[in-house]
Amino acid sequence: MSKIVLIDGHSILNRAFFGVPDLTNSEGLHTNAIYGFLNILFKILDEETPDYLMVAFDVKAPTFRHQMYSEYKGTRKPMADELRQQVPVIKEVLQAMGIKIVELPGFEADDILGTVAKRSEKEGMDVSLVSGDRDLLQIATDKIKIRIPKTKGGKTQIEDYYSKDVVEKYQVDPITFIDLKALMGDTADNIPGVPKVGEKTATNLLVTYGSLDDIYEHLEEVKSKSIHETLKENRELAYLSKKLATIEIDAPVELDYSEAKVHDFYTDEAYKYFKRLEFKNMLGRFEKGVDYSEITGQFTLVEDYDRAAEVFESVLKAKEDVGLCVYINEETKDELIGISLSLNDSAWFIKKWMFISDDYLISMIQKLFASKVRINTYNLKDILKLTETDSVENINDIIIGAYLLNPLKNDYSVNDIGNEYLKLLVKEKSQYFGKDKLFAAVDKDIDSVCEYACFEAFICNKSGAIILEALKNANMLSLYNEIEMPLVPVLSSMEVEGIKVLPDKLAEFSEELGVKIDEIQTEIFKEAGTEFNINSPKQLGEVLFEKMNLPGGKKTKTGYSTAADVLEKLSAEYPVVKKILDYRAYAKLKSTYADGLVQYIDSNNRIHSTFNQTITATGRLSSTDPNLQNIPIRMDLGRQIRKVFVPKEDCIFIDADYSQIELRVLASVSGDEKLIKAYSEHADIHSVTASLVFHVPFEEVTPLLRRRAKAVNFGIVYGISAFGLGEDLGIDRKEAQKYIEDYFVTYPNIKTYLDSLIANAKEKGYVETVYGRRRPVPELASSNFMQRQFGERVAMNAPIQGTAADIIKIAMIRVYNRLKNEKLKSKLILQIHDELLIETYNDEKDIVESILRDEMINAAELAVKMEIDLNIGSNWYEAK
DNA sequence: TCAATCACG
DNA sequence: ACGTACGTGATTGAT
Repeated sequence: MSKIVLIDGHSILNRAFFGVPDLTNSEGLHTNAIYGFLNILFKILDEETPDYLMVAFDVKAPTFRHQMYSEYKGTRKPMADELRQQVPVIKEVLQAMGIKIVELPGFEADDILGTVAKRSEKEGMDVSLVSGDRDLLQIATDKIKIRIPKTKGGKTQIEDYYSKDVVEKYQVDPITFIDLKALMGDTADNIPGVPKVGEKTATNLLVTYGSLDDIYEHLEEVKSKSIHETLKENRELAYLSKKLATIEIDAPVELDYSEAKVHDFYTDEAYKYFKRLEFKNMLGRFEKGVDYSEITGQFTLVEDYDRAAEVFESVLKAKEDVGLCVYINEETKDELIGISLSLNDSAWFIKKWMFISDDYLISMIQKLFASKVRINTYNLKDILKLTETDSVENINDIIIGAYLLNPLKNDYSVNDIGNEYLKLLVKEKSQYFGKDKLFAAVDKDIDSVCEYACFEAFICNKSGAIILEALKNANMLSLYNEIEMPLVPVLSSMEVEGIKVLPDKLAEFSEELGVKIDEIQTEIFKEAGTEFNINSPKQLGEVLFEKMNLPGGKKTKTGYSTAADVLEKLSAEYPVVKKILDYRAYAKLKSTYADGLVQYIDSNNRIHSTFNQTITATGRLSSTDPNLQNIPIRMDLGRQIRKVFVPKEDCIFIDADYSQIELRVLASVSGDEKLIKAYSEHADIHSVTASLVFHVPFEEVTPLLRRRAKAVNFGIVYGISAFGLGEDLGIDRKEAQKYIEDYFVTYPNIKTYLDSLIANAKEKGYVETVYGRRRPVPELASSNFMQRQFGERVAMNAPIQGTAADIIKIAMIRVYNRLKNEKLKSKLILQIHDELLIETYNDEKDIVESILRDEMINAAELAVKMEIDLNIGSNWYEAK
C-alpha cells in the first residue's frame, strides 16, 4: 500500500517560528522558522518513508470564507515580520528540493489538505497529515493520521491522531470535533459574540446530545440557565462559526500524483540553499553516507554465554581498533544492561543475561583495557567507575576528542559525533524507544536496543581514528593525550569519592533560615502594605515601582528590573528594599543550598557531584547535580554553609588555591616586564597597578585606589570594556576609558598582546591556550557590531582563562598520581577552578601538603612563578 | 521551557 | 547609534 504525507506549510512554519529560538545567518536573514520546518520535515520523512509528499500553503487572495462572512480575517493571527520574511524562502528551498507545493486561490491550506487527504484515502492510500492546527483533526479516520508536531527547545515530538485517538482525547468523533470547535468559538476569534462555552461544557453538551444540531433540538433540556441563554442568543453565530470551521473536502484541486512522488530531494540546488542558510548540521544529508542497510546486517544480539565468550576472544586478539559502549541501568545506577562491541564493520550487543553477569562483563572490559588493543569508547569516566581501573593508555574517548575539536557545541552525543565525523545519520534514541529508558526498553524491544547499541559502538570505533587525526592536525594531540585523557580517571575518582556532609547541621541551617525568612517576609508585607510573592520579580517590581512609587524605571524586556544592583541603590533610602535584599539572600541560601543539597546525600552522608569535562568554551570544568563549585563564600552568612562539608573520620581537609592564576598567566604570556617583575618581588599586584596607573607613590595608594586598580585588572582578564569597568566601579564611561588607557600606557606589552590575540583570532578563526587548546571565535566574522565586540572580548579572555584551566588540570593529574603512586589513602575530592580540596588522613597531613605545594606550583613553567594559599581545617569553612 | 536572579571562579 | 564586562549551574515564577 502506498503512503502520502501532506504538510500544512503555514501552520508548521508558524509552529517552528515560535518553537525555535531566534536564528540569523550571516546575511542577517532570520532562519529559525525555516530551520524548524525542515527539522520537522526530515523527521517525518525519516520516520514515514512515504511514496508521495505535498506541502500546502495559503494564498493571500480572499477565500470562500470571506464571502460567507465579510468580516472574516482568516483563522490565523497576523504574522510577525521576522516570520513573514521566511515564507518565500522556505518555498524556494522546497522548490529547490523538488517538493510539490500546492496553493489554491480562494481556499486555505486546510481545504487543500482536507481534499487531498480524502481523495488519497479513496485511492487506497495511507495518509499522514502534518499540521500545527488542531482544526485538521476533523479529517482523521482510521486511514488518515493527523500528526501534530511540537517543538520544544529544539526537540520535536509528534502527537498522532487517528479517529480513535481523537475520540480518546476529546470524547467526540472527528466530525463532531467541528461542533466542539464551533461551540468553543476558538476557530473564529474574529467574530464578535460567538457563544463561547468552555471546553468542558462543550464536550459535555456534545457527549450528551450528539451534535450541534442535536443540542439545539434539545435546547430546552439544557439545565444551566447561563449556558441555555448563551446558546439561545447566539444560535446563528454558532452555525456560522461551524461553517467557517468546517474544512472543505471537495476543493477544486488539480491532483497529479506523479508531481508529488518522493525522490532524492538532496539536489545540488538545494545544497546551495542549505549552505547559504547555514544549516550546517543538515548538510550531512547531502553527502553520500555509509550504507545503512549494509551495516545493520552485521549487528548481532548476543544473549548466550558461549557466544559472548567467542566475541570477547575475537576482539581481544584484534589487530584493529575495537569500539566499546557500556550501558548502565538508569535507575539503579550500578547495574549493567549490557555492552556493545564493534570490530571493523561488525558489532555485537552483549546483553546482561543469565551467565553473562555484571561481574563477567566488567572483568571482560578490564581485560580489554589491559590488552594491547586500542579501544574507542564513549564516556570513559563512567566506565572507569565500574572497572575501577585508572590506566587510560590505548583508550580513546570520542566525547573528549570531539569536545577539544569544537568546545562550543552543546551536543556531543554518539549520534552527533557520527553525524559530524562519519556523515552517518542514524535514528535518535527517542526514535527507537520514545521516552523509555534503556533498562525498560531492553525487555520491550531488544532488537532495537541491539541496533541502537551496536550503532554506538560502531560510531565510536569508526570515528575514533578520524578524531585522533583531526586532533593531530590541530596540534592538540598532546593536550588530548597528556591532559584531557589522563584527567578522566581523576574526575572519575573524585565523583566516586564525593564529599561528606552533616545532614543534621544542614537541616538546622534550613530551619534557622526558614524562621528568618518568615520574619523578614512579615516585615516586608507590613511595610509594603500588601502581601505578594517576593520571589516573583514581576510582582515585586509592581509593588516597588508602581504601588510604592519608588524611583527606578524599566530595565528588562518583561518589566522592571529588581536585580540586586538596582535595589542596592535604593536600599539606603528605603529600608524595605534592604529587607528585600536580605530576604533574597536568605531565600537563596535556603532553597539552593540548605534544602537543595539534601536530595544528593547518599547513605554514607556523602554527596557525589558530577564534574563535566566537555561543557565550557574555555576548557574549565563544570560541576552539576549538585554544583559544588558555587558554594557561598563571599558573604559570611552564606559561608557558614561550608561548615556542613566535613572530612570523614581520621581526616582533615587541606585546601589549596592558586593565587591570582589568571593575572600571572597574563603577565607571563604577554611578557610584560613590569608585571613579571612585580610578581617576582611578591608585591601586592593591585597596589602596584594602582601606583603605576594613578601615578601615586606606592605608599600612598589608598584602599579606594587599590580597589579600582583591582577592578581594572579583572577587567583586563575579561576582555576590557569601558562600559563594563564603569558599571563595576560606579564611575562614568569616560573615566573608565581613561583608566584603561592609562593601564595600557603602564603595561604596553599587555596592550600589544591583547591586540595580537584579536588579530590572530580574526585571521585564524580561533584563539588558543599555551597548551594548544582552541576556542573558535565565529562572532568576529559577524556583521553585527555587538557580536563582533563580544568576539573580541572572548578572544582576549579565552587564552587566559583557558591556560589557567589547563594548568590546574595538569596539577590535578600530578597530585592524583602522586597520591596513588605513594600509596596514600588521602583523596582529591573537589576542584573549584583554581582550588583543590583533599580529604587528608591525619597521618598523611605533611606529605599531602608538600605534594599539593610541589605539584600545583610546578604544574606550569611560566615566566611568572605560581603561588598557592594553603589552609587546613576540620570543615570546608575553616579550610578556606 | 524561558527569563530573571544570584551563587561561585 | 548600537548596548556590553569572562566562564559556569540551580531555583523560581510565569507562560
